[in-house]
Amino acid sequence: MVRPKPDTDLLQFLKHVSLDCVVFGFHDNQLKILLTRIKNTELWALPGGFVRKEESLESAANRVLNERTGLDNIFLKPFNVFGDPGRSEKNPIANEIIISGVNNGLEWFNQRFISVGFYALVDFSKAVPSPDIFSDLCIWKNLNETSSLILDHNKILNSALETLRLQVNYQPLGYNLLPEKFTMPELQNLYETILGKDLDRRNFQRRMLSFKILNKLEERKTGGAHKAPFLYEFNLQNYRQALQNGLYGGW
Amino acid sequence: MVRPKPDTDLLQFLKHVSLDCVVFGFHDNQLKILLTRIKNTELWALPGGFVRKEESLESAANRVLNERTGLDNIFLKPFNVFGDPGRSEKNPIANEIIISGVNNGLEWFNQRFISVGFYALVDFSKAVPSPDIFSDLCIWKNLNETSSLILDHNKILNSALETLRLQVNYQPLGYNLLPEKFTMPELQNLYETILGKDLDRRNFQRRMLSFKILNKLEERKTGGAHKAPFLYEFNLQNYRQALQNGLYGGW
DNA sequence: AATCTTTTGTGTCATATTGACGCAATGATA
DNA sequence: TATCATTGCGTCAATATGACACAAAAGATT
Repeated sequence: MVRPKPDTDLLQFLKHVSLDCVVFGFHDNQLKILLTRIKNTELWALPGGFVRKEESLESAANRVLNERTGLDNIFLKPFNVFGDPGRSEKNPIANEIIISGVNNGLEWFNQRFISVGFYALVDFSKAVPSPDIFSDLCIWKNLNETSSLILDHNKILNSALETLRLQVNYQPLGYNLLPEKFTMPELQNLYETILGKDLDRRNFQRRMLSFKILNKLEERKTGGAHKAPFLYEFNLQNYRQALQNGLYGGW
Repeated sequence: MVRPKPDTDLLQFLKHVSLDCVVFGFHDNQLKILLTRIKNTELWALPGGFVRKEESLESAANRVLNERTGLDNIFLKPFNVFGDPGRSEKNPIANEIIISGVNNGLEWFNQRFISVGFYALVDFSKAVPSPDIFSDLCIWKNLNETSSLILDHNKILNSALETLRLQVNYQPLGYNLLPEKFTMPELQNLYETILGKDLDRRNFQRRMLSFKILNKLEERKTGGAHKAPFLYEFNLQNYRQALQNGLYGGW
């Protein structure tokens, strides 16, 4: 008989509760999502996990994301709850966990799960994706490559995207998705990608600078073709304060 | 031995999961919150409940809110999840439910609960508050009368308020909180209350009318002192469409 | 080495929006 | 009938916005 490792012993977790993470990164002027591929299948899923009996939801999400990315102190927020009865029926992971010899696997995965959705923002260049015990692959995918995920994971992903768009003026998306030093065109591209629309280059810069949340550096970004753009970094103090009232608009 | 009624049999519910509702109303130029007072105590709580094993979260919230207000088809949205370990320790309702003779009461309430927070918007004049089996009173309270609720209910309430403020341009707050016909000063007062700041009367009207989401009626609101203000109603079609992009601001 | 092409840095200008405020009309109350 | 808080409807200067022009930079092309 196989004795399960502590990390795979499902009895340590709170019943009926799970969490799914929509991890955003930004690279090559594309918004990226972290996905896992379930072992022995071609099925893709959002990184997820369960909550230990004495662990907070945020800790659980942090733990899962640390395992998937190698990063600590990841920016993450709960954005919605997915609890329709039947949403977790026919879970393809169930087969895998049974095969992997974990006790109670079938019983566990036949539960009804209330899943808490977290969205996370990470620096693409610093994350090192690695699969969990149910998956053989964990990689970044472009948004247009995420069209058929398992269960209701597409619904979860879309809900996260919508949240991202609504919170663009209230959350430090740029700070968490971009490297420490970045160019104005990169920042603009991030906004265009999240908002799904083109913005005028000159008006964008004027508005961004008017917020007083950026420090313009002496350095320029060299290496690329064409004129070398200046590098910027966030002025964290001003940034945080500006986000309190929202970056733009408001009564 | 007391045989529990079906409605009070806690075994029909999903373990570890609860929901708490922040019900907003608007009356006398004040934002009101629906609270229940726990039997034999002076302790106040948000209306809450549990999720039946075959019921969706939204259905559960609707069921709870129907029991508390008599209303159907209430506007409600999940806004956050509260799942810190220990948040449901020393629940004052536990005493009450044990006294009331329900089986498994103590065991049930000693669980750790992951509570899904819903906020609801109702027409104050149409709601008929009524207590649940753990409470002897269910009434509207002004915001400044909600200072010491049980457990983490103040945290939940504040989170709901914050959500309301953030979503003021994206959710039909006016439509759901005001009666069908309302005056411009009433609408302005609602906005001022939610946003927590004063607005210029004339500029507010100019902006509101520019949205094209209001139908100005011939009628005036009589009865009050001073000049009788015109009545307005929402133009639902334009309202919904305008909320898609947000009423104000945006890139 | 001169030229081409694309991208970036900076600025202009007409128009629209905003914030601050004025004033007459209204209608219950004194 | 005078009072007075409130409402309806406006004005106007300051600011923000959207659309666009042009020169400088830097690798690619010849």
